Amino acid sequence: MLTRLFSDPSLLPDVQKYSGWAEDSDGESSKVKDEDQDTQDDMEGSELIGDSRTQSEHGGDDDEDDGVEEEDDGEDTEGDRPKKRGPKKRKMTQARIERSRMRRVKANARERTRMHDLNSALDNLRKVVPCYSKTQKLSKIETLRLAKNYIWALSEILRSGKRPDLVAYVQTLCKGLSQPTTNLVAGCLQLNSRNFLTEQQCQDGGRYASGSFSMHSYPYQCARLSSPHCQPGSNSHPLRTHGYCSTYDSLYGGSGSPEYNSPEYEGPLSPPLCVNGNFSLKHQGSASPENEKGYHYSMHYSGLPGSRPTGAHNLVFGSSGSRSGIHSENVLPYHDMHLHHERAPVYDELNAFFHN
DNA sequence: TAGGCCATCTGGTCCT
DNA sequence: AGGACCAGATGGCCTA
Repeated sequence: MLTRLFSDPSLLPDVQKYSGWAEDSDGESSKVKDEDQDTQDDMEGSELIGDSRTQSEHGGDDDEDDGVEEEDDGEDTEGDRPKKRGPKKRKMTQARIERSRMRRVKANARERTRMHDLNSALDNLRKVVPCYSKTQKLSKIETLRLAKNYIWALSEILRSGKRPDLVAYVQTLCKGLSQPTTNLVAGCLQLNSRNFLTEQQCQDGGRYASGSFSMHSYPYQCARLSSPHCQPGSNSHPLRTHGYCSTYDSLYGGSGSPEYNSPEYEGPLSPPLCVNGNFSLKHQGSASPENEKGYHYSMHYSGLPGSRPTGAHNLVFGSSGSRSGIHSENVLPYHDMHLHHERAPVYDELNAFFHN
């Protein structure tokens, strides 16, 4: 439809009429100026980017413009409006109109590319924030907010050197987020945290679920906590069935994940630090090169003093910060998870820690 | 159907 | 002059 506008310059005045709002009473706004000059004759001369104030209009090197005088469009005689000041417009010849249109086409293409790049970067950002869902993408603004909160939370962890409480961590992450996004994030984190729950905790999971995230309604908790994936012996991954994944899908992606295998995918960017246990959920057999890279990427955070190259969890954060019976042990940014063959011991240790 | 989100077009401004 | 960046406008799509 806008292409229709573009292809039909006669429709552009309507667009400019709407865009040329005049809130400024002083008339200094460029858009107000546009409106002041919006006579039909002006439109013939300034359609597309043919406005007289554009630099291209002042070049004076246009062959077709040579000898073409400006025109006042009869505006001087229009009512009691003051004479138009400033540079006068040049008559738009067919060649100039065509050139303007071509410039506009190129500019539009560049703008599209620019926005696509921006969206690409945003997609990458989505993959590294603690909640990543292929089925329910975070909006742009929510992605930025969550990323900001995430950075802030990590900074606090680094600054304090203490292991944060899970609830506080979630609260920090969800600060300023909309309710649906809050639910989504809480759901992601809770789902992953749940992987550390014992069977008993799972069965009476309402205590954990409602207690941990009581500040927000969480519509998934009951269904998920009672889902078959939570049953003893269940080997299926709960995240897949719900479409949520904080980092699991982006890291390990499911073998057939088209997104993960997409050529656009620039590598495992999911955060090695997150409040979930998805590192431990990695199955041993899927050590694809991408996954390997993912583990290596996770090492980025594992080099702090005290971290060991073994699967043993370091105790940088001590053991405080447990609320509602659940430790935020999975908030362990400095866990050494970089060797996938060590993941099973890591999982065991984490589990053991949670069962304390 | 209203509102949120998004892609696109567009013109203005600044910079090289 | 041309490109990058920005913000406003617009219409489409989706969901509650």
